[in-house]
Amino acid sequence: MDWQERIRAKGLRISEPRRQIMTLLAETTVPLSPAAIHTCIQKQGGSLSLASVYRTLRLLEDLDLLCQVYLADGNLGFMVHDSGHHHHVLCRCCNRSVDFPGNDDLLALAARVEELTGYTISDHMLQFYGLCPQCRQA
Amino acid sequence: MDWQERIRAKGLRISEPRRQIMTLLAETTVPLSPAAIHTCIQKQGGSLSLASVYRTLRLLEDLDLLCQVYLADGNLGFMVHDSGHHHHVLCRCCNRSVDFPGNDDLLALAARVEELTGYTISDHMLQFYGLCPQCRQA
DNA sequence: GTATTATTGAGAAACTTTCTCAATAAGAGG
DNA sequence: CCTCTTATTGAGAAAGTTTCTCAATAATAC
Repeated sequence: MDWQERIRAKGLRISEPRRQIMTLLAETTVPLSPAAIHTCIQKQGGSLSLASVYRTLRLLEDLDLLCQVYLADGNLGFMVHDSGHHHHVLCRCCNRSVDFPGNDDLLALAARVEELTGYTISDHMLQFYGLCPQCRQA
Repeated sequence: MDWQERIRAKGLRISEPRRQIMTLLAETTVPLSPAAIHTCIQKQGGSLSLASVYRTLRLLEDLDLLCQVYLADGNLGFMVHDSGHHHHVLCRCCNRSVDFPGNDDLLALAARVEELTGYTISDHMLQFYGLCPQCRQA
């Protein structure tokens, strides 16, 4: 089920802003902030209001079509959400981001933390930071 | 070396705002946002400007006396930084937060991700979310 | 004490995010 | 293909957050 079907399935409509944002995010490897998305699309000749960017991002994230990552500088960026549980590695230099499938690596740790703290753990957030192949050479 | 020494070691001064904020954060188990810190101290009868809160938080974090955590709602909160590498578990209900010592659990995963992505991993961010013992009962 | 100067407060300014509402356009049905 | 319904948008106001400026204050050294 692609993103358009997912939107229609909710009784919502495929509009130009939604198309523009999904297209932009689908072809970039760098997570983009709302402001960056706005200026980026305007540079390409497109036109959409900043309010629409925020509205659309929230919608697409609710539909699980996008996910947020914390950039190296602490800001938030949006990316298309790949299927299945996964995490991201981000380049501290260029922000380029790649995801990798989530697996059971954290299960043992989570169990230990539950025992240690008394909390009941339901989920987690994990991101790796480093240098991408391109930036390592420079 | 306590926080006052750490500040003096940099040639900086122990001021009232710095004392108030460190005291407040030392006695709370819930990570607080800048605005929350501001109103909280004013309620206690103290007085400090919001600008000072931001300035002081940045300073204390640079000195590694505070650390930031991402609350369940996506906002940022500040806590006193315990010594050594560690992570946090946050309660999705009351935000109460506890830390646990970092260990080598992620080393194997990081190595796998390096191989998979070609990135060179330097560090990571990890937080667990769930319910604290108090909230689980309610 | 006194001098030096780091630090603060208050308000302006920049920036980010949300809200409102009339105008527009997507999709359903004929 | 046209019309109707209503979800969606744009533009600007509004709310909220973070930074900046600079004169006044206060912490430390001597």
